[in-house]
Formats: sequence, structure tokens, C-alpha cells
Amino acid sequence: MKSKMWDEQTIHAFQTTLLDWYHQNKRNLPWRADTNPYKVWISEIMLQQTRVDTVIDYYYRFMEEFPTVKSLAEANEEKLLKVWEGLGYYSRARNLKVAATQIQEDFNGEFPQTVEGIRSLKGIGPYTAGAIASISFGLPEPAIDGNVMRVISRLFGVEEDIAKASTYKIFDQILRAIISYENPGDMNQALMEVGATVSTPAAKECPEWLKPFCYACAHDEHDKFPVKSKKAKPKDVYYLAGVIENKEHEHLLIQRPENGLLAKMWHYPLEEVEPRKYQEFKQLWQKEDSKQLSLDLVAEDTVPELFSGWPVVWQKRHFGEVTHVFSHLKWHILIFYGRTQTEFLPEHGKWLDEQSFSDLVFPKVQQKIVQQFNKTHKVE
DNA sequence: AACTCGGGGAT
DNA sequence: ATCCCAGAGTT
Repeated sequence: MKSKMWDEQTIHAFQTTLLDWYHQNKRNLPWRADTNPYKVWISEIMLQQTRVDTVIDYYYRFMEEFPTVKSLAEANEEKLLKVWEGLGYYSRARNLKVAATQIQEDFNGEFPQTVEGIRSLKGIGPYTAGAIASISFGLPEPAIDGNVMRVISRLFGVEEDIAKASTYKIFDQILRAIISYENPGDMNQALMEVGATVSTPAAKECPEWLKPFCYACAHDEHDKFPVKSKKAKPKDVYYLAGVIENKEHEHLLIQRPENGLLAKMWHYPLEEVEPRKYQEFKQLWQKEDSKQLSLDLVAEDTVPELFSGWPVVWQKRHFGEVTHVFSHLKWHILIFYGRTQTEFLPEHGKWLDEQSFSDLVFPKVQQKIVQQFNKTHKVE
């Protein structure tokens, strides 16, 4: 880092100034009502890679359904995921249940009160352990998230790449030196609050009260920090999706595998195709080619490449396109419609009427497909 | 150390 | 479009 470590006097002045600002400016958030470790824990897990505004409603519903560690440990997984539906990173929800069971079995039902104990819980890493330890138990542990790294990198002129894991120790050392032993919980939350509301990514400079402590402001280099290497853009993947209806007007849904992306969630059958094939279908089977066909007039033509082997007669047109971006993938999905007169059930499949869709846990991409299909076929 | 894992809001 | 968000687990 470019700046020297602060002396005792500067550290004390910073703590006082920061905590004063925090107590006057902190947002009134539901999980700040008290420092109960269960509430802090749930909120911190929800807040991982997720904005405050998004979390608030989920937090209220979660606390209503699972108010205690015990209720979470005994939670039905489907119900748990239903509460989490739409929030993303679903392993967070599954790990919560695992950790709640750990608390029941390894800690006699009482939330662990040491950093090591907290850190041993599934889904709790260095950041969350530090947050709970400091906020709920007053331990002088840093809580290093994206906000804190941005703020500290500006205050001290940290030039190392914050995207690298090895840079973590630099922030850890700085924070252990400047953290308040009187009120580490508020100190950590204050630093995050500064990052979220004042020293934002696009902020040109710090407010006056913070400037005396800021290396970047002093050198007019606010836009140089934090240093962060770029991530690769999501890889394109192409799918054909099949909306398949049986004689009972039910739709076929498939449950994803137990591990990996969108684990155990339900979706219309998907078949990955080469980008060239995808474009062929998109152009040759346009809606315009068969405008006269309603859902009642299924074409005799079949689609050999689409879910081959299933006794389905496909309509020779597509029902629009959906794209969905994940952290590392971009899905392109072209939607088709077909009917079956035969009773069949693929592995991991389920037939369900549309009124009951809300009983299952659908990822956003599946919700988009449902919406696109209904929009396209109902207007014609 | 690199990759996997969701979704959305701000710019 | 791009960034990035109160990150953690796996390989």
C-alpha cells in the first residue's frame, strides 16, 4: 500500500469520527433491531453478493417461517427453498439448514461464541464469521467484504488487486490495526455503510469528514481505487426448451441434478444444441412461417433433434426466445411446443398443471420461459 | 489460484 | 453492455 500505517492518534480520531457519522446516518434495517446472532447470521448470509433492498422482504418472510435455529434445523428443504426462491445462490439456503443442525448437535443448540466455532459452521466464511463475532459477541474481528475493501483501498492507497485471494491479508492486517476494541460491531458496520452509501464505486471523492483520512483524496486518485482485475464474460450456451402437454393438459417438468447449477430445481425440458443449430431453428421455424397454426393445430412434422425418443408431436414453429445471465454462463433458450397422446414419464420428470406451478421451486430462467410462452401463444 | 454458484440494480 | 453487490465451497 502507498500510505503508511496510521499512528495511535489518527486511529483514535478515525474511530471516533467514523462511529459518530455511523450513529447519525445508519439506515434503519430490520436485522439491526438487536444483535441476536441468529438474526445477524441469517441477514449476513442473505446479504452475500446481494443488495440490501433485495434482502429486506426475504428476511421478513424467512424469520416468519423459521424464527429459531431449531425451526431451521427441522425445516423441510422444499419449503426452505421456496422461501429462498428468486434470491439466487441456492446453496446458501441448503447450507443454512446444515449449519443449524451443526448448532443443535455440536453446540448444544446454542450459537457458538468464538470465531473458530462460528467459522466451523457450513456456509460461514471469513467475512460472515467476522461480522457475527463482532456484531453479536463484541469480538475485535474484521469483516472484510467488497465495500470494506473498496473503502480501505482508498483510505490507504492499496494497489494490490482485490480480486486476488492473496490480497485479503493486507486488508486483514490494516483492519486489525484500526478496529475499535470498544465497539468492533459498529466499526465494521460503519465501514460497510460508508462503502454502500458514501464511498461508492463511482464516488469521485470522499465527503469532508472522511477526507483527512483518505490517501486517494489527498492525491486526487479516487478513481484509481480499488484496483481490480476484470472477470471473463459469461460463456454462451444454447438450449431448446420444450413445453410438452399431455391429454390432461399438464406440462412436463424436469428436476435438475442434486449438485451443480440450480440444483434440484424444476424446469421445462432443455436440450443443449450447437449455436449453428440454434440459429437454424430460430430462422427456419419463425412464427411467421406458420401463423395460421394455433395450439389446437399441431403440425404432423416432428422435430428430430428436439428430445428425440419422446412420443411428442411438435408444432413447427417456435414461441420466442429467452436469455438469462448467470455469473459465468449466458443461456439462450428457444421455446417449442408439442403434445403427446402417450403416457410416458422421463427420469426426474413430473406432469403438472399450470395452476400448481407455484408449488414447485422455479429458478428465474424457468419463470422467464413460462412468461414468454404464455405471452406468445395467448395473443394469437 | 482458479472455477463454480443467481439475480438484480445502477451506470 | 458493464460493474458489482454485507462471499463461500470445491477442485
